[in-house]
Amino acid sequence: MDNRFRDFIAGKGLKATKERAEILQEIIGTVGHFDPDELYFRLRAKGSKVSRASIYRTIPLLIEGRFIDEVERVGKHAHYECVVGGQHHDHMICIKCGAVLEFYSPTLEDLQDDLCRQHRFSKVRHHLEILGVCSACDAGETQE
Amino acid sequence: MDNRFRDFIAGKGLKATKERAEILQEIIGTVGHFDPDELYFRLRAKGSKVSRASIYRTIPLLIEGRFIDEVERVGKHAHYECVVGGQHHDHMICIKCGAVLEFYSPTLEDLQDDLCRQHRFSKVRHHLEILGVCSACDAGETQE
DNA sequence: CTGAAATTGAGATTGAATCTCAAAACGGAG
DNA sequence: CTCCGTTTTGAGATTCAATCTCAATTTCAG
Repeated sequence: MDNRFRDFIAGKGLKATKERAEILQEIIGTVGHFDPDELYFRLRAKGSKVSRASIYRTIPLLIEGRFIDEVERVGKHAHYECVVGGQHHDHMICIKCGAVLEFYSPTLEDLQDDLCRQHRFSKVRHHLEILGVCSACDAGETQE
Repeated sequence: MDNRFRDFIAGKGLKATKERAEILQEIIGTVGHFDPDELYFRLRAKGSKVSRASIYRTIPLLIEGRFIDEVERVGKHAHYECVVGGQHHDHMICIKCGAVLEFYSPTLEDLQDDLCRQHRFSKVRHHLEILGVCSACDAGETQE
């Protein structure tokens, strides 16, 4: 694992620092969800000298390298949309240009209802955001 | 629409104020997404005297009444989880007790891939959070 | 080793969201 | 309509996660 991390870091032309290793190590030893501050206190309690800044700086790296997943936060702050006179839909958001594609799939809705039934969970609402690259940016990409 | 709003407000034993009406009116006239601050400036520009506090206080009401949907923000701040040595999964989150149920559905994943293909969108990752009431809280509910 | 470049920590800063509380608005009773 | 208890509001203060700043430190290619 540490190897995969070192490869990833090296592959990006970055440096393998003690702090980055400590942070990843602590995360690997974490069962379940965590937030950056928790992580900070956990590390400090173990005698590490890492700063919050390093944790906040390392997290995006670990996401990019597929070591961790974001569970909750999607955007920077809250966004809403009017529902009146419109149909429910989900979103595809381009990570290059920020474009938002709205889509609706009855099959997807039904499937979610099924899954909730299986887990005896009363669905109230849901949020599905698919992040990726839109066709326009994808086209631009290959030309560079 | 205004009627539905007045009914909703009255049904909750709250008061139908000018501010609440202005906020909803502006939202209904809004195409696409918005954030609370945008809304604030839009209203002030039109001569309204609403404060940010009222907007932030009204938004949860409008969500509850199904007038608007939250598009981005899910929780209060960022949460993550380790992906190494684990399988991708999505979450059902109980709005009563905060319990997090993890689930995985290959069918759901495939369906998302299909939808992305249809929209010529290169999926990188996704977030699906189903909010509702877990079986434990649902059981407790009926006893009260 | 050496030195250029990247990274770090402490503390300052930002900014969305929330809180405080006196003043104003709402709405049921008369 | 008026009165009056209750709710709601606005301005500004506050909170706190997240980001930024910058001098000191660390990494690593040569």
